[in-house]
Amino acid sequence: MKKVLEEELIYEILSVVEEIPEGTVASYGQIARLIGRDRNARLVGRVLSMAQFYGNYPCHRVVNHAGRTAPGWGQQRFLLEEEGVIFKDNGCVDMKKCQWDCE
DNA sequence: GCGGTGACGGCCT
DNA sequence: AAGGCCGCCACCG
Repeated sequence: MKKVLEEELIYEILSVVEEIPEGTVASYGQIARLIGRDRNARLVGRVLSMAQFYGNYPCHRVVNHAGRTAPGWGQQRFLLEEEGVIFKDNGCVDMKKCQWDCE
């Protein structure tokens, strides 16, 4: 029953994403590490893409390690800016100030 | 079973 | 974290 494990993975990811405070962003690897799947960061991204279909989760607060927003989803930048997240001219988030401190 | 791809990460420049 | 390169893991044809 791997399907159950898959749903558990989704639940863990969504739980972490739900914990991300406003005006802050987290990287896929950050979340992946919190759920014990540090090598499966890509899977986190895949789940996040489906997360918006699963429910109203702040998946827009999740970016890659470069601070870049998801491709094919330009509105994400707008949503983050509205929450107070600083974006650089090249389209990267100011991680130094806005990266979520999950400690 | 194989090869290519990706909402990625880490190291190097 | 600004850009380039290689490596990992899971999914798809």
